[in-house]
Amino acid sequence: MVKQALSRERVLGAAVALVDAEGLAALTMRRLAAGLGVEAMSLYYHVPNKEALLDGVVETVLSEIPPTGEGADWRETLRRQFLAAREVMIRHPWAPGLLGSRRSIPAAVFGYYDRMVGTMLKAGFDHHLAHRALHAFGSMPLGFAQEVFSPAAPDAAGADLAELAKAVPHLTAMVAAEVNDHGGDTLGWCDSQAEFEFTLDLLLNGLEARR
Amino acid sequence: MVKQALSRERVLGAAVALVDAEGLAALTMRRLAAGLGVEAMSLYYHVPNKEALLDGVVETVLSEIPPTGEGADWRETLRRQFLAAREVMIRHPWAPGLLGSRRSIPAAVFGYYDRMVGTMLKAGFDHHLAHRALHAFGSMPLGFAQEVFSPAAPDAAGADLAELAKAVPHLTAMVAAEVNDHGGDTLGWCDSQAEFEFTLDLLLNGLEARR
DNA sequence: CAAGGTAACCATACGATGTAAGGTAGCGGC
DNA sequence: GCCGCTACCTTACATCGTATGGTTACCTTG
Repeated sequence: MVKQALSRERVLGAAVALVDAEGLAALTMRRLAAGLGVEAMSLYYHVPNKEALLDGVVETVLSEIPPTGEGADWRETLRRQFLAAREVMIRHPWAPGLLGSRRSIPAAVFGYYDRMVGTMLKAGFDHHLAHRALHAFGSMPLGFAQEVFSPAAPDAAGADLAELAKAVPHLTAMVAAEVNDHGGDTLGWCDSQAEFEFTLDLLLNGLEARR
Repeated sequence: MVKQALSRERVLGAAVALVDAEGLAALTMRRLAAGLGVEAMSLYYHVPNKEALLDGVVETVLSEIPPTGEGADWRETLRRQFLAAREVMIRHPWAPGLLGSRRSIPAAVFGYYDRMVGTMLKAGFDHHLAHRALHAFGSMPLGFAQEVFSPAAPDAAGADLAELAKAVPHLTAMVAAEVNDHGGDTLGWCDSQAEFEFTLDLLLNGLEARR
């Protein structure tokens, strides 16, 4: 089997695969090159530097988001698109963090946002409200919402738990109530798909009211 | 002048000051130590490693957020608190990015969120809605919203601008309309304070309707 | 077919970073 | 008078991104 020639696409593809498999920290020029059966410096023929590599990785992931068709109304149109983006982000859980850390986003995304604005204008938004809507959506068009902290540590010894209940009574009560509703599923008490859609609809309906 | 002894607080304070002055990338153990008139390895007596240092920096910044009193209703109470947090984040523009990249957040923040939940429960929320509200707010309790891309590049030559208008007509029209409203202030056309408050009220009012 | 250019890859090396390992100076307590 | 502890330092190492300068292999051109 002849060794396949390198290319920007092959480098970026291998980078995405590497990060999927071993995490962002594992993406070094040497390791990426080794995975491609090549030396580190060879990568620089296809990518100017590591920053550009990361930009390319972001670009590659974003390009996985498929365009979705029009829905019954503007809300349905945007909703579908955001949920399609979300599926991509679930496949690459590291992507939101990487994307957030990047200084610039790929040019193709501007076209994506342009279509969003177009959808809203057609639905009767003025430019001002469309602008505010973009800000309000935040990162949801790209399929994720800022999660400030993960579901927290659920396992604690009895004593620690009692202490925790003293310190943050409302939070512990809330978690207990939610866990109860979910049939004792401690791990999945945060159904982030449901949370995502709830927040999304909250925003969509709030904007509809101001249209 | 006698050299002041090191301490965790002095180290963290110097770290925050260094990042404020020269950016996150400038925060290395050696540079931080040099600023304190000390060798790099001395820092490890007060901080276990760099990750912990960064955690401490986050903790320090978050501790700058003052507690705010109760408002006329639950919305006003939360609103005040979020806006107070926002002032801190404006003082340390690098903090949102750092906070987002951290794996864990300081324990003190749990108390903060607990008070938020308490406020909502007192206003008649059930645990489920309070939980969803926490998710919907995202990073706003900590004073910032996920900004996916900065206001974009406003300066382009005539030819490029025409080309841009072809590629993303709705976006360019939107920017043009907004700039016009703001009296031609190209730089400040994105009033992020106003956007923050708009989104915040959108969420607060949407939740009020479901209370 | 020979000559030369160019695209693609490699070997070596440098400075920077986080940090492990092992000093060493000063000081309080027995 | 010695012990041990705290707080600092020296040295050294692995790993990182990447500058510099080869070395092939192929394609064009005469």
